[in-house]
Amino acid sequence: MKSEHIPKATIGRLTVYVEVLERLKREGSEVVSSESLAEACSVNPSQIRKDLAYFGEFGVRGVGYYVAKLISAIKQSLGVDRKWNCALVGVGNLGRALLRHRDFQTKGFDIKVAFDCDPYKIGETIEGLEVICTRKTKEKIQELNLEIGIITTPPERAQRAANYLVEAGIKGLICFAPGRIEVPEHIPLEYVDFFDHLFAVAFNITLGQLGK
Amino acid sequence: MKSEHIPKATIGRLTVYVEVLERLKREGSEVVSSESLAEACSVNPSQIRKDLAYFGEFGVRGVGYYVAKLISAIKQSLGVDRKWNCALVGVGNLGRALLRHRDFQTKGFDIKVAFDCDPYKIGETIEGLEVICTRKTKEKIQELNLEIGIITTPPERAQRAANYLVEAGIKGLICFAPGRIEVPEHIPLEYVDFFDHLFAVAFNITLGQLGK
DNA sequence: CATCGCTTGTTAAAAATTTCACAAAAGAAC
DNA sequence: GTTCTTTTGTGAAATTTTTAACAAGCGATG
Repeated sequence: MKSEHIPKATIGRLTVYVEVLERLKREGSEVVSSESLAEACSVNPSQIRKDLAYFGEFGVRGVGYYVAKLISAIKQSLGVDRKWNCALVGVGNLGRALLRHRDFQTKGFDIKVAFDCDPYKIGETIEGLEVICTRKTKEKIQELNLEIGIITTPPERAQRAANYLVEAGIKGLICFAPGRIEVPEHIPLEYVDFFDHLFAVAFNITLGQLGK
Repeated sequence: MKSEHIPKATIGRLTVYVEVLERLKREGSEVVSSESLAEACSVNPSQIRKDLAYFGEFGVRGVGYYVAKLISAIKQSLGVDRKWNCALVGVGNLGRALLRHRDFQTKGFDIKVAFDCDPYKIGETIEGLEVICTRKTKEKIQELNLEIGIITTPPERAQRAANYLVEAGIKGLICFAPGRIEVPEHIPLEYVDFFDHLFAVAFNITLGQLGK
């Protein structure tokens, strides 16, 4: 098949596949069928085959998928087979936790700068990274060739952070602050919101209790 | 309309509506139309009306929705118009950050216990909460009537944490560890994964660059 | 080297979700 | 109190996404 429009949900599932495949690899599996991978990911086997088909043919008929090969293929398809230089804005609790979170490095997202506008925080060092004044956004983004902005400010400062980053030429944003922000059409933007998921759990519990 | 099956995506959007409505309320709006709310949430106005219709009729024709009323209505519909007692398992960087995160309180999710299996952490106090040994899971869950479990352990310990919580009678789970876990059918489970979203941003940046 | 079993890639069908379009209803204007 | 404007709630249409079904292809077996 290859290309055309790719459902957003597909992207989400591909990252799950990678996660699960990496576990399988650690556990010694060399080959996996769409059926067993589907089982491990709690999805339909056709779904997996279709998701992969958007990007190419990665399997061997009668055999399945070579785990290591498939991991590479998916990562390459998603564009995460390389390093991405990131900037974090907003060094609060969450920002700090993310800076300390090793997986960013591991997964290829290198946080190269941490910005904050609070004079008390500027100059502080976290995980070997000096907190820098937000005024220097443009300078630093361009100097270090940063591509992805991670917004961990309080909600009322999220829009301003986004503006600075976009103006400085950032290519994409991920926003942990609640509420929506505005960015130009061509800048990919994703929101991360735990409460989304907490609400969903609460809702489903409530639903289950009513149903019974 | 009312009831029947509700799309998962609807739940996600409803939480966005609440977020945006609360901002509008703070800014002094008393009434909002589906059109302007849609604008603020970057969705289609019909979508909003349909999402709301699953739960009842909350608007006034020719007028719109009363902001404060709509917030209550949505919260009630989702089952978040009350307190939910939560247990957190895994006091690492992320766990600590969540414990310090004020919004849990604010939004009605009361983290009443923090569990960890590391003897060095047990007894430590974070935000007025003593870290308790995982062995006491069952006892505490039942004693404090905890309903939602928040899993912030490393991935290899997530399944065990889930097992303990489920066995202790937890009603729903939210898992921040990467990888999938298994729980009984009737236990609502949601995963929170930043990398999902980071991958999506990376993918969309890559896509945009190819397209051009 | 033909046959058989298995698993992919893909086309077609089904299901779910979103968008459109408009009748119904509320309030304002006259 | 009738008409006009507005905006909801909803049934029907369009679109998207998921699932099922199966032909095509790979490797093993004899």
